[in-house]
Amino acid sequence: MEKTFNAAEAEARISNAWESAGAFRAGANAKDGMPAYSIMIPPPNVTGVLHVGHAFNNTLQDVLTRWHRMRGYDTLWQPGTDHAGIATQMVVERELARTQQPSRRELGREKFLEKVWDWKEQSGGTIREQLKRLGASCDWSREAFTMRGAPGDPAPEEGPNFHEAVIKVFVDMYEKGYIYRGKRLVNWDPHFETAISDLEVENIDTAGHMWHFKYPLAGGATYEYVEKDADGNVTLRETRDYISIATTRPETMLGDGAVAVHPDDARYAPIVGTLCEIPVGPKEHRRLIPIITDDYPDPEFGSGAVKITGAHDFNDYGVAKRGNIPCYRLMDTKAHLRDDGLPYAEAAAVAQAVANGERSLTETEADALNLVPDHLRGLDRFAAREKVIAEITEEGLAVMTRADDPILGKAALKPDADGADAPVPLVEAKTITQPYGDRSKVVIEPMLTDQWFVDTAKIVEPALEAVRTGRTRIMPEQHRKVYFHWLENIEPWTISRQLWWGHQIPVWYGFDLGRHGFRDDEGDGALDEVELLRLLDAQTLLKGDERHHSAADFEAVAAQFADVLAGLPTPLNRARVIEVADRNAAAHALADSLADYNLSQDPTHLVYPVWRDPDVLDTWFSSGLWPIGTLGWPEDTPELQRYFPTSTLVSGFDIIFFWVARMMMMQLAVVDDIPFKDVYVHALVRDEKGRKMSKSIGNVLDPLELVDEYGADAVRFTLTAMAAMGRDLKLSKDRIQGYRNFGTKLWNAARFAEMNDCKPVDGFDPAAVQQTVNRWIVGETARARLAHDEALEAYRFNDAANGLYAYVWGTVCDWYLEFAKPLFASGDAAVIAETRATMAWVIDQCLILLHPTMPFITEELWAEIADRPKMLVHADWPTYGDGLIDAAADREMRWVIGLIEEIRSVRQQMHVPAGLKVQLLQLELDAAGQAAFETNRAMIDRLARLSDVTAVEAMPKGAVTVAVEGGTFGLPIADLIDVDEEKARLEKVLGKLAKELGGLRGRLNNPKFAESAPEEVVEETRHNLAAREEEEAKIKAALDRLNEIG
RNA sequence: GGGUGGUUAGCUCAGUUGGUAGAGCGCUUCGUUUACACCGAAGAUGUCGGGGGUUCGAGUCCCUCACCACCCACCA
Repeated sequence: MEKTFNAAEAEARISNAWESAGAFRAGANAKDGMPAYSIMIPPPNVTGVLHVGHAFNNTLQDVLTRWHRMRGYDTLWQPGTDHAGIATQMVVERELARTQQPSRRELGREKFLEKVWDWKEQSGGTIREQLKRLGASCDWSREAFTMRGAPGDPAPEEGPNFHEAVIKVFVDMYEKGYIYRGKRLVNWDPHFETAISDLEVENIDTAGHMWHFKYPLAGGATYEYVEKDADGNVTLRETRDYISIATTRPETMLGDGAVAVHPDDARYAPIVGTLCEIPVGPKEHRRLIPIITDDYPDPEFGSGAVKITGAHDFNDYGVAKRGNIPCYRLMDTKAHLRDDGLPYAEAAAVAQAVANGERSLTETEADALNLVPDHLRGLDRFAAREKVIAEITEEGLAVMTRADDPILGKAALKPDADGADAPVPLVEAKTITQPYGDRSKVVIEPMLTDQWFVDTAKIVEPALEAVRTGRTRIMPEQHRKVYFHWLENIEPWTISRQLWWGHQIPVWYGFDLGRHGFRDDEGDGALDEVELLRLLDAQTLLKGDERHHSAADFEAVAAQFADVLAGLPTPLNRARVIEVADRNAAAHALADSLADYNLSQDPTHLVYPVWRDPDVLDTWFSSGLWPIGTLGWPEDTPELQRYFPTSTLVSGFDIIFFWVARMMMMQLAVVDDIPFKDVYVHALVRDEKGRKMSKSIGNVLDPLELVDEYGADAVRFTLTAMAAMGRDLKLSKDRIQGYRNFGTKLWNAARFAEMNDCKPVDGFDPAAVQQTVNRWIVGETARARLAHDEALEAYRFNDAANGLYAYVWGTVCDWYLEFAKPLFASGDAAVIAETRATMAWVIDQCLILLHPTMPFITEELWAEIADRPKMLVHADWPTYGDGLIDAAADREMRWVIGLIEEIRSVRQQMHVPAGLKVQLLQLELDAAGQAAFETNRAMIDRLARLSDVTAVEAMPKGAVTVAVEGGTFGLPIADLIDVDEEKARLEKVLGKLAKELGGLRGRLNNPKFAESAPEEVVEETRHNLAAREEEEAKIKAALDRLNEIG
């Protein structure tokens, strides 16, 4: 055997061996009658590369999986990848740009999607190979992909048809009314030009400003503005012809629909109900908006008056809805100010009529109105902001600072030309919380758009209930609260994305001809020619309403539309449903078809065009179905029967809402069952300074580089040992190196066993060994196994790993191997044979117990040591326990170890040369000690480096005392020791003892202690006191002797 | 603004029902002896963040303060 394990060479070889043996297949090594154990991998992005977080997450899953597999469970670890809508589309677009290929828009949807599939084929396997290098024992033959089976998939047969499952769920939920479409204010990402959900928004504090502007009252009206302090004393009274508004987003003033004040705010009571003017835009077309009341404005904040821009602010939207204020959208998909629709003058006139109460607008009509002044159209929102500020300020409508400014004070004044203080526009520097897209990193714009939503309120309750009742357990406990809090306050989930890469929403739209008045109410089947002619106008159709249906494919949806058409008068009821690209095409197709019919009077020429929703579903909608989708749902597959609900989910806390909570809701909504029984939530991996690993800081540790450098086992063991619940873990190379050394230690222990001809013995019975040492190590092994299993059962990965570390290194290597050496040299054939067999058994146990965490090195040693019927990956996990622990052997070996340590300690402190063998004097020893001492003489001699042992009546001068339980020994090293040093040593020991004795006596002397403490605690304390007192007496005696010397 | 977690040896962190504090790394000294120098032996270091309380007894439970981190949140 080599001196160290060659990880680089062995890992690939062992991986292949596992794979070709089908060792990871679902159900491999399952024992009859054993239950299933299944884990769904959190699917990494298909374009992703393995980072430390993956390594951590998957190591834990692998530990659990391998452990259960060895225990005979019917085990499945289901692998797969996520199509990751935005992320992947972003990567491919960037790639197109880098290689100077046509852009996404230039390519068009179909061609672009081909590119994405190409990219997926090229790079999609990267992370799988990386996971394999880590040793992940997934059933790779079952690899799933969330877009599998989607149109364009070049390999639709590989793995379950996830696409079909996703579409089916959408259709089902649509039909159950769990999904609806609506025009709502959503978070809009202007970079990707798509809506995103609340969760994809990061709120970041940024330095911003708050501007104060005057909105002049209509017609130059004035009012008495009065401010009072808390006691009701008037602090300011002036006549104003304006209302002061504070805003951090001046560009949105263009879309204001009202100014709101609190109903109890006396300052503005005189002007509530009147109109004021938005102080921006061409003077002749300034819009007047009403001053309304709403509970939302906080009278204490700013001026107490809030401008209401319903289409660009979530609060304002609420106010607008309550007050029936129109919402005017100002921006396009890129968050540039709109450049469409009517010229400003005309649009403003319409809006004015609305504000005057002369007319009202439907939501669609309001949305169509572009109230951006002509000269600002097309500007970026931030450029527009600057212009708006400049224009208002120039016009003198900015609120100016004053010497007693309550906010800025006199400091805000600037010297004018004469050197006197002059007011300047009131602009507060202010930290504002700005929403950013988590992927795009650009400022999110609230936008009023049509989107699809999951009505989460309707499906949330079972997800809450399952965790409340413990049907699904979330660990650590603290995350339960987080889960509850989020779900109890859940908002509708925006699931449509204006992207191309994803599951295209299975909804088709058609014009709602019924709403156009073509109802067959009379039942006469006649259609007025005039009405028909009106339909000829495609423009009219484009403005019209539409209806939608959802179905898995066009054929199915066509049937639904046909049913609706059947209720219409002739000839519309005979129209043939066809699919066209979009709304525009549909309008023209319908108009053409009607024109055609008008000429031909042939109803077979009539078509009813429908078009499919171009949007795709949020990636998390599909990954929310991961547990059932990977198992072949909607078919009732055997895998679904066996492995669902899954046993454990291992997830980072950062995706509890994104993924865990949604899987709960979705699975319960779709198949009415929980997706998993246990959720183990782990923390984040950070760098050694505690920072989140990020590419921009450059502190990212590449797990594969670490694997190259230290081996997969070391990386895995490190991550497992650091996986204490609920806390972030900091990863450093030192730590990994330490565990690499642990692997080497194990390797060399096995090498030692081999060198001493320790071969596994068939039918070896650990309970039957005779030698005390062997009985002892067998018991220690049982203890280690029990502790390990108990820890893993409770997901205390760190305890499991550290326990094995201490057992293998601290017990087996440090003591058992050393004890074995004199036994092997004893010449007693029976002892040697038993020790060899025990040693081989012990090493095997080490390999088995360590295999889940260190699969490679243990598998390699397993084969190195002997030819075996099965690989270690399928070895039987031991079930032995307390029965193997021999209390007497335990006590005896503890005593021996204590004695050896004591002698070593004294030697070292007295500077006895390490290589020198010394004589041991035996002064007094009780019967138990005597027996232990004699049985283990050979080991004690060797490990304490003794030349011989002599019984003495009294401790000779110049001997150093070695006090142990039940006896006193001495080392006659007079010529070697420094008396003062030995005195100091003993004084120190006495000091420690005195402290301990004080505590123990204090407790025992306290009558209340004896009364209230449990008996065994009192008993233990008494015993401790006695032992400490005995020790103190011995040390004192030794000190006396030294004092005699001088 | 709300919530959660944290503050233990030089560093990174364990410490499961309250019984009197541990590990790894680092450091110091010594060391080549049937595996291992990626090693062995020995050793040093703690007002368990501050204060108060409950208790015979508190790192552990309660209150409070301070600081750090993270999550959630609509203050114009």
